Amino acid sequence: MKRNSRVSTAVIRRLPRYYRHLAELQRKGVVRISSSALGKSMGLTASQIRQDLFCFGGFGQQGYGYKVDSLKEEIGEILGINRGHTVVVVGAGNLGRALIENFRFSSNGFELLAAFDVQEKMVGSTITGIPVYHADQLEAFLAEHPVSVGLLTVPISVAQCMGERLVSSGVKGIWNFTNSEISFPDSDVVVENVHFSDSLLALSYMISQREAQEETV
Amino acid sequence: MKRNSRVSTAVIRRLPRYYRHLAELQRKGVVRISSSALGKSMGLTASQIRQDLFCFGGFGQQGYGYKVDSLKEEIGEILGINRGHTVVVVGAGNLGRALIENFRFSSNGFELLAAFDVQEKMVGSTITGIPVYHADQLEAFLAEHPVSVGLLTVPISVAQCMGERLVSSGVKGIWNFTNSEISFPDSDVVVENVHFSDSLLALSYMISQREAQEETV
DNA sequence: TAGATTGTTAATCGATTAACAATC
DNA sequence: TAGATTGTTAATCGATTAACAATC
Repeated sequence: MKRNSRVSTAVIRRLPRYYRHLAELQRKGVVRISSSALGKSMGLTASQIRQDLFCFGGFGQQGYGYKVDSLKEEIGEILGINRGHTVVVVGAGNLGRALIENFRFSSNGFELLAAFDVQEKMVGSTITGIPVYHADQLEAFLAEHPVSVGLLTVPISVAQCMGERLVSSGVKGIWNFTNSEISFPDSDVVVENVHFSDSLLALSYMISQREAQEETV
Repeated sequence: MKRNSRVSTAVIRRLPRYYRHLAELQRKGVVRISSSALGKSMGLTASQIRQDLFCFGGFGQQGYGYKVDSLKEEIGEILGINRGHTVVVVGAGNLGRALIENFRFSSNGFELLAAFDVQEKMVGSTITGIPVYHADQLEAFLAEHPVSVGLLTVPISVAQCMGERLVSSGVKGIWNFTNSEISFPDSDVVVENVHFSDSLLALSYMISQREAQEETV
């Protein structure tokens, strides 16, 4: 069933979108969808959707389309949603707290185990039920609990250092919100960056283009 | 100087990274850099960097390389950092507050003017100096102050609706943190999505791949 | 069965990489 | 000047789109 020899990052980046759209369709009670209908609602070509899914196997039925439920399940499986992944938050400042309180870790297949910070007033407290430990206890905690991903929301100045501590304690991935470029050359950890400023600057470019266009018209 | 007939999104997405790296080099006191040195530090080929910059004009000197200061300036100009862009935050919950308090709007060329929320206890207060108004006053405020970008951090249920109010009041771009797909077919507003869950699921895929590999080895 | 729609291969398009003349 | 490195065109590679036979 799995073809998958080497799936391009372009495809990988679309998988979560498929998953999200299918979940939405499911909520609306849609049972089946064709590649062309899904493409129309997502702004992709039917061909691309079939090609993308083809990387992983045949999930549809000829003449019928795709069953929303089972396609969503399959994509969830591919994304690793049922693999029992776990996550800890390193840095319980504003952003860390916002993510702990608002982000639906569990619906993305992650169990949030704990948060770490250096501020004494936070240590020992809980945030929506999640215990906050002192950063000193990071290694001890990771030795006891297998953690898949470390979510980094610390100040830039300590980003690389805390990242290294997570990596040497065996996390598989780092979800980097620090707006700094961190890297771990001698390890095979996966770093996923969320660079707010890159996102805003790309938006800035696009609206500047439009403005410039209007000015010359 | 500007060639720019139609710059691919791949290039546009790299521009903020260049800007960030050049700012970093500047801070370190580096005066000049060659495409090959910059490529090495960013994980790109020298050829790609020259090709990317070639879209906008010749910023380097043959036999010498690029001056860090002026290249950073040029890219900042391209990104629209000096265009006097403004932004308002719609939704001053945890995430909105975290962004107001932590995100360096001004170093990305944006002036943060105000925040809006419906919670009575927030209305009238300020967050690090930024006034919080009631969402009812959104249109009135936008009529008075030209706003380039609306930063959406409202619950999913009202995302589309608040987006439409921003668009009909004339914002040029929407920076969408709501984890929902919003669209404005009859307008030429630019929507930039920050989908945390897409990012985490891509990471989930990548670590799941590694895990599966280890299991079969 | 006829119609619809996938799975899958082939064709096209665009992005990246290579090459090298221009020139600082 | 000689050496280095860009600007810019050409070649390659990969991703998207088109096409259509298979089949539900």
